[in-house]
Amino acid sequence: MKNSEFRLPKTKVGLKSFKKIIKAGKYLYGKAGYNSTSINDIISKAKVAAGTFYIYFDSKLALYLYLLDEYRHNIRRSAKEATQNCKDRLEMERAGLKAFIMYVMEDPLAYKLIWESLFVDPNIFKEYYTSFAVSYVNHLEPFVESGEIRDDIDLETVAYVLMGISNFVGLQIVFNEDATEKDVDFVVDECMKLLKYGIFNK
Amino acid sequence: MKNSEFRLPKTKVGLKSFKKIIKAGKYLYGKAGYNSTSINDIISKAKVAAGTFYIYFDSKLALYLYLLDEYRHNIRRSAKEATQNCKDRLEMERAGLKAFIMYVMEDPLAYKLIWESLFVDPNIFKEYYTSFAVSYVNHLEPFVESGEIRDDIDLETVAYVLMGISNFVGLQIVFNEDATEKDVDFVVDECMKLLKYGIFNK
DNA sequence: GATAAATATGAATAAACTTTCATATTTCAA
DNA sequence: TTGAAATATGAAAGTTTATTCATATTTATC
Repeated sequence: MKNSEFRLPKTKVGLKSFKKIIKAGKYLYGKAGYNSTSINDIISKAKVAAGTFYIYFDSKLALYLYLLDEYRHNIRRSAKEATQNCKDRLEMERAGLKAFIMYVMEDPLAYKLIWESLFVDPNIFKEYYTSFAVSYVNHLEPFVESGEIRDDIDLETVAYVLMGISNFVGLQIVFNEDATEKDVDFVVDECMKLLKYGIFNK
Repeated sequence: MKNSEFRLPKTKVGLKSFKKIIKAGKYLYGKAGYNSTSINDIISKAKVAAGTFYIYFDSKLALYLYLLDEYRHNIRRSAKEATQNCKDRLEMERAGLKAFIMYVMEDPLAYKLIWESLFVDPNIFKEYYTSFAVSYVNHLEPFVESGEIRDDIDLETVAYVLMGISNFVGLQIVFNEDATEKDVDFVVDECMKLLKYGIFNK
């Protein structure tokens, strides 16, 4: 963790270069993936010299980690905002799921970047999902108390199931290149049916 | 697809080298990932010369694709076998889910290899999951006809939801290094509750 | 406008990587 | 046993890569 740090610029000019690198990095890491993107690709897309890159980032990995962190924040924040004014857990699940899918639809690169952490550094990946699961369980618990969520079901498993649904239904949308918000609403509603009633007839 | 082919050996001696390469490839691609594994790593682990590698495989990618194909077959086959003698769809879902998780628990490398295809070649990844979804829908359809599965729910979405559940509940197990079959049975049962009744109280 | 700090440059370095090829050895069917 | 096909070898070629550094320019502050 020593040589994977970044340094924020201290002047307007520096900020401009910094932003150009970020932009090129997002585009290229997202498009071609981390390993297939070289520093040369990044600096020539950003139109800065090689040395400039190393003023702001210790290494290729440092830029990746910076972007990963930014995306994680954005995703968590958009979920938080979306669920703020919901009246019950059911509505919250719907809003959270929709926010996530809308996010990855608008920026599929974020999606890839997070998944790719499994191959950049498996520990980052594991830490991300385990901590996400813990936080999910904490958010679900009060609704078991209040009786809205069943009390005979393991919440950790529920958390992983819900993460799995978001991610793979997100895939379904990303695979369909001309998907719109209408399509997102459709699949989200289908998922909610499933969470409400299961998939089997009684 | 031209320079990513393999050639099967024609003598016993050749087969031995071929197998040594396969074994080293599985181990290293699974452990360090495709991009972080060099041909040098593979041939030195397999104890063959560089030239020998190229007798059987056109490239580094060719070996990856060979292994990917093998794992896909194995996973599909183990799911097929597991669901063969089930009496209803509910039992089939349980058996299929368990077979998948047991497979990835015993060989997490297979798991990683398939996910990594998103970064080796996104088309492979997309093709894998979309064709899997199509086949899933085809298998579910008769059970909508028979009335076992609800008829007011989009089957494509159900397919992606079920793939999401398998994959992420699989993660939950893989993350827990000393998970046993008992743990698999536990999470599988929790998932089945969810598929039967949903997660909300009525 | 002087000055130190910040920023920019890109050629050069050094390491790593995939793939080729000329040569040598082994296998196996006739 | 013979000889063509199959297999094995590893040094070398030819890329590509991340990173460094000496030098130059620009910025902000007093």
